[in-house]
Amino acid sequence: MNELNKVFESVAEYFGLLAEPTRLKILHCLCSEEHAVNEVVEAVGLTQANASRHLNLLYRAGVLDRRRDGTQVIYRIIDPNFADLCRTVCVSIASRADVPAPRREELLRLEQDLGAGN
Amino acid sequence: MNELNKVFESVAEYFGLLAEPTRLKILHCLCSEEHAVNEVVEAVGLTQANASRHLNLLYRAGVLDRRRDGTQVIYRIIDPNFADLCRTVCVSIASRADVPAPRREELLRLEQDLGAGN
DNA sequence: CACAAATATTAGTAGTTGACCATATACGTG
DNA sequence: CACGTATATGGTCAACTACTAATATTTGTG
Repeated sequence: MNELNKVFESVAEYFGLLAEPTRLKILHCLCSEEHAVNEVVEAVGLTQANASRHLNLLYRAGVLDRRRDGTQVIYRIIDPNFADLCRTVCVSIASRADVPAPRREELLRLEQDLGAGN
Repeated sequence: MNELNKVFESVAEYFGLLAEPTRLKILHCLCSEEHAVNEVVEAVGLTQANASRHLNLLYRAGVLDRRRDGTQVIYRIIDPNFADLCRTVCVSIASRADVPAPRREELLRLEQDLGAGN
């Protein structure tokens, strides 16, 4: 009973990782290939501290893996479901009647990009 | 470019619906069959006001539909992806090495329940 | 139209978290 | 070991949101 509560919390926590635009942008940046922190900073347009925090969060959550290369730290996606969940949601939102056409195009483009990983 | 930003926000907003244990419990309650608000209140263990808020939120987001039946309002799931996303995450978390056995059992049980809808 | 039951809403509070600035740590180079 | 580069962390603030209690609204019944 209490265990079931923890289950709901763990599932909610996982979805919480995907519930932030900044982290989705980072995912989008990393979906095709691994990148160092400074590359993510530039590609996504974040402060270094902010990028580091989100990358660490995703690492500790088991979504990303990382390795050092000199002074750089290179992150890559290891959770196979992560991008797939996003793709499902992109298609789901894009199929709604009240979504304006340009938004729909971007949603489907994003869905394509996220599939580039595998 | 700005449109892409809105896309990330809309996807994050969708995942945000799934990022709350209370809403996941409501989803779990509704996955097998439709229910009135007071039934959800009793089954999930919520205050009436709290249940109403979450149900309304999910309704406005297009996840649930509702109809009146006398003084009652009956909610049901209409978003086919909603439960599927949860099931994917349940299996994903259950497959992790650091998850204790009882937790894993509950995760897979929940995954089964969520599939009972269709 | 009074009354009861079911649901929705409003206002207020507490807890969470994402962002920024400044600083600390880790690594490579000389 | 001093110095520069790359990354991580501490402290702080603002924004957001879930929760509760109280109240309003809707519907059915006499």
